[in-house]
Amino acid sequence: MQTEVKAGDGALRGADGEPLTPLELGAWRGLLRVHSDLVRRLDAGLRARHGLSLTSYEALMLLGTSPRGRMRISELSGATLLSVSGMSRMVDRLARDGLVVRETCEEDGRGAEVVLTASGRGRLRAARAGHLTDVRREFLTRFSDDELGAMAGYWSRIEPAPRGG
Amino acid sequence: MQTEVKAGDGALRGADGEPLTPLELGAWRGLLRVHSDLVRRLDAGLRARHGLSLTSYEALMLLGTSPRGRMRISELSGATLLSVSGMSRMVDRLARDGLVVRETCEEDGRGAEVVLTASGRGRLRAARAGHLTDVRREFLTRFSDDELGAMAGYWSRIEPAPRGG
DNA sequence: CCCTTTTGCTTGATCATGCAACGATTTTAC
DNA sequence: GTAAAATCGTTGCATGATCAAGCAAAAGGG
Repeated sequence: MQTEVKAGDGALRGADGEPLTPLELGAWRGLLRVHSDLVRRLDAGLRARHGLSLTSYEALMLLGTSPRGRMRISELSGATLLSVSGMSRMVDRLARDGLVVRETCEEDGRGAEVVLTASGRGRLRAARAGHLTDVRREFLTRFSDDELGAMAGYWSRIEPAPRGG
Repeated sequence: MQTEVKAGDGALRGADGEPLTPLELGAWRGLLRVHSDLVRRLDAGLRARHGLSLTSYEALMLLGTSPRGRMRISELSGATLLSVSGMSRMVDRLARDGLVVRETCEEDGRGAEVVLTASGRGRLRAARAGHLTDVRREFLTRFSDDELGAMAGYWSRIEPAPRGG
C-alpha cells in the first residue's frame, strides 16, 4: 500500500527556484512528517513507561555501552544531536534525577566526566528492550532488509553538519 | 558513494527486544541525523536571509497558497506539524512582526482567521525561491527520480499521528 | 616563568513547543 | 427552547533547545 507519487500533468522534478513537484513534496514533506510522528511516539512510550525522554534515553544508552563506563560532556554531545550546552543541561537533569553523577576529570581539571549510577543503569536496563521493541514496531518492521540498506545509503549522501557549540 | 551497511558477523535484523544491528542503526539513526542536519541548515538559511524560521515559513507558505487567502488556526495546525496551541503562538509572533493579522471569524465567533499582510506577502515572495533552492541543493538533488519516489513510498508506510491538541 | 590563547564546560537570556485547563461559542439532544 | 456536549482558540506551566558570554584550567610562546 504505497501512495502513487507521479506527476500527472507536469515534470517530475522542478527547476531551481520553482515550486516543489508532488514527487519532491512527497519525499521532503514526508521526511519531516515521519520524523515528527516517530519521535513523538517513541518519546511518549519511553516517557509513559520509564519517565525518560528520547534524548535522555540516548545519553544513558551511550554511557551504558561506553567501554570506560564514563564519558566527557563533549564526547556525549558529539555522539548525539545535542549541542555541548544542551548536553550540559541534560546531564543536570539526569543528575538531578539520580541517574548519573558528574565527576571532575582526573587528567583535565576543566572537564567533567559523567558516570551512570546504579539507579541509572537500572532505569536503562528497564527501558531498553521496550524502546527497541517500539523502534521496530513503529519503523523498522515496515521495511525489508534491502529497503533499510537503501535508506541507510540515502542518509549517507547528506553531509553531517560540522559540529561545534 | 554509499556506506556499506551489512552486518559482517551476525544477522541483518535483530529480534524483538534485541540491540539494533548495524543495518537497523544505519536506517534509524540516519533518519534522526539527517533530519536534524537538514532542518538546521534550512532554518539557518531562511533566518539569515529573511528572518524567518522554517516553521514560520511553512505557515506563510500555506497562507500564500490558500485559495481564500485566509486560514483558521486549526487549519494551519492540521497542515503542519504544530499543535493548535503551538500554531496559536506562532501566529502571535507572525502578527507581532506584522506578517499576518488575526481576524475574528464571521461564521464562527470562537474562531480566528489568519490573513497575510502586504508585508507578509512580500517576505514570503522574497524568501520562497531561495528556500526552494536550498531544499533542492541540500536534499532533493542528491536523489534520482526513482529514489525520491521510493522514499515517498517509504514515508507512506508510517501512519500519520492522530492529530488533536 | 608569565602572558596569551585555546579549550571545556557552565550559565543567563531567550525562544519554541506540548499538555492540560479554561472561557467562549456553537452544535446537539431532548 | 434550554441544557449538555463538543469545538475553537488562548493561556499557565513545564520542558527542552540554542546562542552568547563567562570562567577556570591547560597549552603555547616569549
